[in-house]
Amino acid sequence: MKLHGRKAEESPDPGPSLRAAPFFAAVTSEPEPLLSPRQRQQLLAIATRIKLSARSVVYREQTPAQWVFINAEGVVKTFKELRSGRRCVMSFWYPKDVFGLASNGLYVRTAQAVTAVELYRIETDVLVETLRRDAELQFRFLCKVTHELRETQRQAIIVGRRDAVGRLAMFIRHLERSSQDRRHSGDIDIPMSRSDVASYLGLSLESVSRATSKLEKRGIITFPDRHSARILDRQQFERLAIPV
Amino acid sequence: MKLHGRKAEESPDPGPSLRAAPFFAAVTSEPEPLLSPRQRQQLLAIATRIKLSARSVVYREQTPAQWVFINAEGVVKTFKELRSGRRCVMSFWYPKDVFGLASNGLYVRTAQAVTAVELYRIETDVLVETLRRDAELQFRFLCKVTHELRETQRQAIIVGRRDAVGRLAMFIRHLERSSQDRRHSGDIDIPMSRSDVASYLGLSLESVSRATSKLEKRGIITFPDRHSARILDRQQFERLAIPV
DNA sequence: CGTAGTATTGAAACGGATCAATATCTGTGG
DNA sequence: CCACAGATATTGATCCGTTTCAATACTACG
Repeated sequence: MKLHGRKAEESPDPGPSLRAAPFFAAVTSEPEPLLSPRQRQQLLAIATRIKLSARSVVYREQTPAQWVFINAEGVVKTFKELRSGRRCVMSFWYPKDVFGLASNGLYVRTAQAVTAVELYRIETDVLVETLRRDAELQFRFLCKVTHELRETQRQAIIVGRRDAVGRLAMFIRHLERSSQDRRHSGDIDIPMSRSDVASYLGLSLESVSRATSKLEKRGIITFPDRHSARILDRQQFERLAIPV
Repeated sequence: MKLHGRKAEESPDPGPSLRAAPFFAAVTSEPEPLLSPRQRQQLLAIATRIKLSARSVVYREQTPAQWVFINAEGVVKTFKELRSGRRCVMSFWYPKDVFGLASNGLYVRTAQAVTAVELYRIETDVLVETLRRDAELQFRFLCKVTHELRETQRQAIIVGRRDAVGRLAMFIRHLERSSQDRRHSGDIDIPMSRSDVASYLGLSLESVSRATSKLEKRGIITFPDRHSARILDRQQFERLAIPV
């Protein structure tokens, strides 16, 4: 459901949370790798919660990485601007995702809000010091980054496919999963533009458009509007969405 | 240069080391994010050094992740086997790289030695416990994993290009960088097969072959043999190797 | 309600995949 | 050390799908 209203005023902010598959081992039997309430409070103490409207630039590539961000609400994209003007979208960040980790003190990509967003912002060096003092909290971050690593590898697999329809199917399946918490109807929310999808999948805008048409004509998916999708033929869909 | 001979007998093994770009901030002014001698000893204490011949399988996907590995010598690849028989090579691991981090206690890919290799092998749960106790050591791992994340993103960008020659150029430039330490001549070492290169780049074997031909015909690179390359026209090469 | 950005659809061309034939390399055993 | 066999790599010809260019339709926002 949409978090309607400013409940924040009534009940205090529980603080940032992270989402990740258990990292090293399920052996230690931790079904929940999320942050403990204490850890969330700990992060909250050093974080600032900010609101940005859609299309705001959170930071630009090659600028000093002052803050690390944890998404609380909405979707952010990070991309690399190529000289041809082409934008190469590297990732979409959902609630509970961490982004803005620097390399050599500089941001690597540009981050921009896709929808209106709410973010926790933490001074990079404050976070570093906190993590260095608290191994348990740091371990959550390690899990999270490892999780991101897998997601990125998965994306590399998607882009490795040559057929446009298959790539789009994989992307929609991915969307379906990452938005599972906030799905109201059976519809999958597609917060980003076709153009964003295209540059994430390494396709032209036209190819994405044609791929959606094909999925609709084959009766596999219907697109009630440009920002939502509903799967009609689950079996066919899954078959497409599995890497060849 | 090549670590010839069994020096290990004379001077004791200094232990595993990691390679990564500084993670959060250069602010803390650490030119060397590598492990300290003490940390290497610490890892050495819980690690076993093993030797494997070329083509040995280190582990298989979907099997319990008993160990984490740190590469000491040689090259390992990890790949995903698709049902069509196609192999999708996800990454190549060089000395100082960590691999074998599990998801839910299982390996995600299959790892296989490309050349003869020497690896440090650490029990997954022993490593986890060690990291949980030592925040400073864990921080090195966090840096390392973040570094891997960037590498993977970079690969996704490579695969996103549509021209075969450009992809190959980027790959060779990548090889040049990651093998900088152990380059003897000016030649770049290409330890893996053309077929491995192809499935890493998301191209057919034939396309890779044609791409090498083109690079040679244009006088940009010469391939003295199938496992080495020499850049003749640096300027043209760099122009190709930059993402469009 | 209009306008600028966004998306769809069509036609043509380019480039990589595939199929096929041949060449080269590698490692093994004579 | 050489010869052979299986794996690996190169090269050619054709096909198919994506890109590109272009024209039109839609949508969102002021």
